[in-house]
Amino acid sequence: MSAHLSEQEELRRQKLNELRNLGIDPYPADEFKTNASAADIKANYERDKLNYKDISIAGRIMSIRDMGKACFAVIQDATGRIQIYVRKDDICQGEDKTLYDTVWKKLIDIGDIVGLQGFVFTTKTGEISLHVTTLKLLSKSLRPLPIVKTDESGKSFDEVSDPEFRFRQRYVDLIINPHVRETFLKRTQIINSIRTTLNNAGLLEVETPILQSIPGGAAARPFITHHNALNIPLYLRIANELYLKRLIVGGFEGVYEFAKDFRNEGMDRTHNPEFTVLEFYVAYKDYNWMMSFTERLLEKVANDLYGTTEVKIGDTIIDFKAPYKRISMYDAIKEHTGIDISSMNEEELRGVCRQLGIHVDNSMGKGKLIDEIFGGKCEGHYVQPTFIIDYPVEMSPLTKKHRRVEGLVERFELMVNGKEIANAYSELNDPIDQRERFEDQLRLQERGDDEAMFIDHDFLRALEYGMPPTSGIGIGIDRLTMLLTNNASIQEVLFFPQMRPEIKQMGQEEQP
RNA sequence: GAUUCUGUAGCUCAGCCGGUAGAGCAUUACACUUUUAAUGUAAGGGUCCUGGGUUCGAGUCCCAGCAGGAUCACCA
Repeated sequence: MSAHLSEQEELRRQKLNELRNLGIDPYPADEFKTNASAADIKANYERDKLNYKDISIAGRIMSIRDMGKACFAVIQDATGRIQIYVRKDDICQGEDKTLYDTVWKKLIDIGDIVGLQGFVFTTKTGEISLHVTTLKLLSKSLRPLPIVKTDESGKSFDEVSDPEFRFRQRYVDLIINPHVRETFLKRTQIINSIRTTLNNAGLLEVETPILQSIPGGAAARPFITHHNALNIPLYLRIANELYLKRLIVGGFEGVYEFAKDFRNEGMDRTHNPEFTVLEFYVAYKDYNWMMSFTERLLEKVANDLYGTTEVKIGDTIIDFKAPYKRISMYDAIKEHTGIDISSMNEEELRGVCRQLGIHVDNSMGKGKLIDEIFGGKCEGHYVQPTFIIDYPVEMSPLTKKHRRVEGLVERFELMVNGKEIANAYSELNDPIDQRERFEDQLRLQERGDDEAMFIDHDFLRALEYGMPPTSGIGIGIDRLTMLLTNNASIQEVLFFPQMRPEIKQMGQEEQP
């Protein structure tokens, strides 16, 4: 087993044995009680010194500065880092100096997790620190932790930046890169903020099936699996839309779900095979109401996160303050191409695409062609939050037809920083219209569009019982988090982004 | 899937025209009882991603593969 351990790993295993020989359990079972945290001490010690005389904290050793008979070290807990001061004569009050000379100085390493008791003080150089009086090893680390050093100005040295290392061993990334931890704390704050808003609005948080026999509610290639007992294929959901609408039929007037969806498609810096979408549906509302609700929702998220509606993303500042600009899709295309496509047929649209240098193929219907023009020529221009409204009916099979304009539906997408982050409708609740739209999808499928929607007969049955007029929306939580944390890659906002498995290396390493 | 870049010590990276592998941090030893990228002295540590090929000789050149990044394609 030792053949492929590094020198440092061997050494730490030896230390493990030496600890046991001294009667010290490197992995003790008993609870270690703490009464403070790094952030708490730093924030409150100065104005409440009396309460920091008998402190117990626990955390991971991040660095050690050995001064001989005294040491400074930095401990990291869930709230941050704090310096500790370990002095030989304080942790070894009697004759026996083993705890300091052997255990602390030789057997404990950077990366080990320790429990500490002591009193808080301020050093000569002004750093609030814990003067340690008792020390207990809580967990021995057997792998050397990559060391990232940071100077006073916050500049870091030898930061571990290799994406493969960081994503495969996210646990290490989280330990050594504080900004990574920060991103994930913000992700949770974003979700909490939204959840609070939705709860306050009286919506009900629900859970709907992830395993579906008909992968509906969106157009995408699904992951397929097999249920043994029922002997049927099942699909991981690509959306939960049709289930949430069934609940509206069932009489709930507002429902939401933070849903993991799965799509068996390409991966890049904005796509991961599993991702999180918030969908919510509110009865008796339309897409105009939904736009107003959405802009207030996002304004509040930005405020909760940063105390302002202005968020810096790359070099630009995006202002989430409501209201947002609204522009119809036809007007958006006219604005950026100079072409009015509002009355064009499929052939004319195909001509426009060729003229604009947009790739087309025969499986594309009218709706798809318009979407290609918008995606290719317009989408990127909408940096500040903008609602693109009134989409062609062909590309929106679950959306109610526009109340005034023939050929359009009541749909909007919210564009921010040139990317779509939300998609919403006045929901189609006419069961006969819905059946015809599904049948149109079937025809697209026959024409070669492998992402056209399947017909869900049970969903149609539900609509036939009657669904109140409803507006619904899907918000991409990963992309929203990317925006609000200024991250360009979806991998930076997912703890464990999908990676090709590292079969060979693990097979060898895990042998012993 | 296409193009392109990258893969060397635990980590970050050098390595020239092909000639027995280098630095900083980390590690080990010694010194130092308020340091903070602590410091000083010394030492150890390598499957140069994998497999072929060319060559007297390959980390370096060629081919294939693996893994990752970027761009594009795909993904309403």
